Amino acid sequence: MPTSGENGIPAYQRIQNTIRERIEDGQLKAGDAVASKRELARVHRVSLMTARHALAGLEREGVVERRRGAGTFVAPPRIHFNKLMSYTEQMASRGLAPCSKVITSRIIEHEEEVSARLTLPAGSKMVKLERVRHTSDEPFAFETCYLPADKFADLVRAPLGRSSLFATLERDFDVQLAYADEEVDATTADGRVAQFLQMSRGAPVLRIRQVIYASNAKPVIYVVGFYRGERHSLFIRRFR
Amino acid sequence: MPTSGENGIPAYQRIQNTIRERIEDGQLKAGDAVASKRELARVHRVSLMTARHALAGLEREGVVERRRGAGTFVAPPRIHFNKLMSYTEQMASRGLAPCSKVITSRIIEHEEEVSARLTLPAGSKMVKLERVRHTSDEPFAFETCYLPADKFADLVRAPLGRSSLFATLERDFDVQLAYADEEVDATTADGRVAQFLQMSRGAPVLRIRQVIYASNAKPVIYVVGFYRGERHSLFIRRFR
DNA sequence: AAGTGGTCTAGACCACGGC
DNA sequence: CCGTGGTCTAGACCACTTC
Repeated sequence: MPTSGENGIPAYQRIQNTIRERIEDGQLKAGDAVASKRELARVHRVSLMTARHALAGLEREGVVERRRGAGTFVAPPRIHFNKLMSYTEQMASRGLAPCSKVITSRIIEHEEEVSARLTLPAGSKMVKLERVRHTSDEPFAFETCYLPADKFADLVRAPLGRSSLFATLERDFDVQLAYADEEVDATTADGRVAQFLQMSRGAPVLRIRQVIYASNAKPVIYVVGFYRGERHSLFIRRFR
Repeated sequence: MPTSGENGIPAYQRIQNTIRERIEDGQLKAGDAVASKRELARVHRVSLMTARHALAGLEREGVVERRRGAGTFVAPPRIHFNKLMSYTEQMASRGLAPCSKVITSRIIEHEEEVSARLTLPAGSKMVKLERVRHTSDEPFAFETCYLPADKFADLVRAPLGRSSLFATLERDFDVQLAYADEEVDATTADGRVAQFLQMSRGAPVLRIRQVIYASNAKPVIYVVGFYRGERHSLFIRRFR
C-alpha cells in the first residue's frame, strides 16, 4: 500500500494532522515532547522515513522543533511579524480602542503621481481619505489613503470614523487584501502635517508610503502616512 | 556507507552544492531543467530518496521548482523582500562596490543600554565598531555595531574596512546569523551624525536600531544606524 | 546505556505531464 | 508511452543528548 493508507491522503500528512490536532486541542503544549519518529512509525504502522518526513514538515511550518539526540518538541506559539494590519487591527491586538478623525473624504482627479502608484491611467478619479489617528488624546499619525474611484466611490459615504477601512473593503467591497510594499524614510513636518500632529514645523517625522495589493495582485490602496518621530516607531523582523 | 560519502558532509548536501554551483556559474539559468532525481541518483551513486531529499531542500530554499510529472527547474531569481542582508551584500545584489570607512574599532564596557539589548550582564565588555558607509562618494549611513567581547574580541583586528562583518562572523567565528528585529524611527542629526553624513545638524534622519540573532536565538549584534532622510529609504513587504 | 533525530539504501508503485 | 516527481518500505548505522 504505497501512496494511500486507507483514504486518499498521504500517510505523512495524516500523521501531521493528528499531531496538529493534539496541539490545537491543548493535549500538547509548547515545550512538550512529541512522539518520537520510532513511536510514530510504530503507532501509525509506517516506516521510519515516513514518520520522519511528517516531523520534518511540521518543523518547516514552525509547529515543532527537533533537537538531535533529545527529541521533537512543540514549538512556542509564533509571534507574527511584518503582518499587514490596519490601524484598527493593530490597536485591537494591543487591547486599545482605535480612534481616528476623518479630515477629508471625497473624490479627486488629476493627482498623477498617485494614479501612477495605483497603476491607473492619468487623470483617473480616486477616493481621497485623510485621517488623523490618535492614541488616548495625543495625535499619532496623519494618513492619506487613495483608492480607485471606479470601484470604491461609495467609500466617501462609509462611516470610516468608526469602522475600519480594511474591514469595510473586505466586507462590503469583496476585496481580499494580500500584501503591501512600504517605503519608509525620514522627513520634516510641513505646516499641515505639523498642525495635525501638534508638533512644530520642521520636526522630524517618519513617512511611510504604502501600496496595498489585493490577492489578485492589483493595487487597491495607496497610503501616505506621517508619524511623529522619536515618539512612535516601526518594528520589522527580517530573516536571513 | 551511510552518513558520509567520502568526506564528512552528507550526500544530499553535496548534491545540492553541485547544483547550486552550476547555477551560480551560469551553466544553469532560470527555467532550465535540473537533472531528475533518477539521474542524480545514478550520477552521485545514491538512492532515489537521497536524490529527492536534495531537490526538496533546494526547493525549500527557493533555488528550484519541482513540477510533478514535468521535472525540476531552476527557479527565477527571487526578489528578496525583508531579507536580512549586510551592507556589503546589499551593494553586491545591486552590482555596486561596497565602500565603508571604519571610524572606531575597540573594546568598551559599561554601556548598559547596549549590554541590555544584547542580554549581557551589566558591565560586560563589548566590541564597538563605528563605520561610515558610502555610495560613490556620498556618505549614506553611519552605523555603530556592538558585539559581545567574550566571543568576538578578535574582531577589532579584522580588516573590516574591506571585508564584510557578516561574512567574517559566518566564516571565521562560526556564527550563523538568522534574523533581526528592527526598530525604525525618525530623529534629527546631532553634531557627530551630521558631521559623518555631511549634513546640517537638526536635519531629519532615519534611525534603525537592530538586534541581530544567531540561529540559536542568541543576540549577536546590536546595530544603531543613521541614514540620510529624504535621500535613502527602506523597503518592506508585509503580508496579511 | 538507552533513546533520539539524521542520513541512507535499493528498490516499489502511484499520479501526472508531455509527446 | 515514457519520464517525472511523490510517496513509501524495512530496515541500517551514525552522532548526539540524557540519564
